[in-house]
Amino acid sequence: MTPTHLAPDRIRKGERTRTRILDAAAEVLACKGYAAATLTEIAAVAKMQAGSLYYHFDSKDAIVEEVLRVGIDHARDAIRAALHAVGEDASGHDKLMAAVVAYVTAITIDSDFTQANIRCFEESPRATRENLAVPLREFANGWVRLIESGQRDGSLRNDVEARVIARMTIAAMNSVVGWWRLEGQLTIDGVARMFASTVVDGLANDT
Amino acid sequence: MTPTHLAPDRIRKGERTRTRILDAAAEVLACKGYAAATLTEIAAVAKMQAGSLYYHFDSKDAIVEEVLRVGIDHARDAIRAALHAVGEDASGHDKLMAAVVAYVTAITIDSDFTQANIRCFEESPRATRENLAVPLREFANGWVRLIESGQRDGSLRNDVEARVIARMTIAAMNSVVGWWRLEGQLTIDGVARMFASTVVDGLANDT
DNA sequence: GTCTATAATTCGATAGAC
DNA sequence: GTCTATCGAATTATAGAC
Repeated sequence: MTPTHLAPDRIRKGERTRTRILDAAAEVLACKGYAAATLTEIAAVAKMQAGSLYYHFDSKDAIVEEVLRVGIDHARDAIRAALHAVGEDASGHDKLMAAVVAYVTAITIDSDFTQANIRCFEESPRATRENLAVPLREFANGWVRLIESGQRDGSLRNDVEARVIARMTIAAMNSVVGWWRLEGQLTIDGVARMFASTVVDGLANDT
Repeated sequence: MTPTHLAPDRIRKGERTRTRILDAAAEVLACKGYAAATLTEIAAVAKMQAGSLYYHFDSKDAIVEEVLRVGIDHARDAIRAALHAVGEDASGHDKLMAAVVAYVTAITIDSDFTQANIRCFEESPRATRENLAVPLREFANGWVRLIESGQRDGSLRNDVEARVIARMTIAAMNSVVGWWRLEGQLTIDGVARMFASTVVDGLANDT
C-alpha cells in the first residue's frame, strides 16, 4: 500500500513526522511513565499541537504500543549483534556474558525506546500488553535458550531452572537504568561486567 | 494526642475503619498500580462511598503514602526476624541466604502492602517518593551492609561493589511477584532457594 | 497536514444533609 | 461518620477552518 504515485520527498516528509512523534513519545514515556505521559506534552516535544497527532495515529495507545514494540526490537537487535560477534562456537558461558553486557549497554546508552518499554509495559493497558505478548515472550525465550545452551555444554550448572534464572536476570538488568547514575563513580561497562561476573561466577568466595 | 476521653470501643471503631481503607487501598494498588487505582474502587472494596474516605484521609496521595510505608515496614520486619533466627554469629554468606529467602517469601505470600510498594513506588508522585526516601534508603542500606559483612568475614568475594550487587539483588527479588505463578510448577520456597543459591554460589560450573 | 476549539469522560476533592 | 450531589481540573478524542 505504499503510495508510489507520490513524489519521493513527500513520502519521506510524512514518515519523518511520524518518526518525530515516536521519538517524542519515547522520551516522555521513558521519563514520566504511561499514565503521566500526556498527549499535550508528547506533541509539545514533537513541536506540534495535541490534536495534530491524530492525523498520524488513531489513539494514544497506538502511539504507546509502537514505541514499546520498537524498544523491544532495539534490544533484541543489540543482543543478536553481540552474539554474532562472539561467534557460533562460543560456550554458553561466554554467550551469556556477551548478551548481558550488550543488553545492559543498550538500555542505558541507547534510545529512549528500550527505557520506555521497561518502564511502561506493566502500566500499559491490557490490550497493549496482549498485542506485545509475542515479541516479549520471544525476548524472554532467548535468554532461556542462552542459559540452556550453557547447561548443555557444561559451562553453566544445570541444577537450577533456566526459566527462573532468565526471569531474574532480566529484572536485574532492567533495574540498572534506574540507579546506575545515582550511585556515582560507576561506568556502565563496569556495571555490566560486574553483574555478568556475579550471575555467572557467583558471589561466594572459593578460597 | 490519643482521645482518651472517648469510650474505648469508639476509638477502636475509628481505627478499624481506617485499617479497612488501607487494606482496600493496598489490594487495589497492588493489582492496578497507582494511576489506575481510583478512589471509587478503593472505597467500593472498603464498602464505602468515595467521598467518605476524606473523613479519614486528606487525599489520595496520603492513603497511598501510608500503604507504601506499611509495605516497607512489613518487609523490613520479615528480614529482621529471619536474621534474628539465624543468629548474630552466622557468616555473611548464611545471613544473606536467610534474608533472601525471608524477603522473597514475604513479598509473595504476605499482605498486599509489600506488593503495592514494589509496584507503585516509581509511579507515585515526587512528593510521595521523597517522603519515603528515608525508610527506602535504609531498606537498601540493610542489603549493602549484609553483603559487606560477608565480604569482611571472607564468605563473599570482595572484588565487586556491594552497592551494585544489592541493587540488582533487590530488583531480581522484587520481580518474583510478577512471574512465579505464571511459570507453573514452582513453589515459592524453591524459587527463593534457587535464587539465593545462584546469586551466592553463581551459575558457573566448577567441575 | 496542522491548527483552534470543544465535546465527552473521568477523577480527585468539597459541601451539606442526615 | 457516611451519604449524595456536584464542582473543577485534566485528558483523550473529534470537528471543522485554513
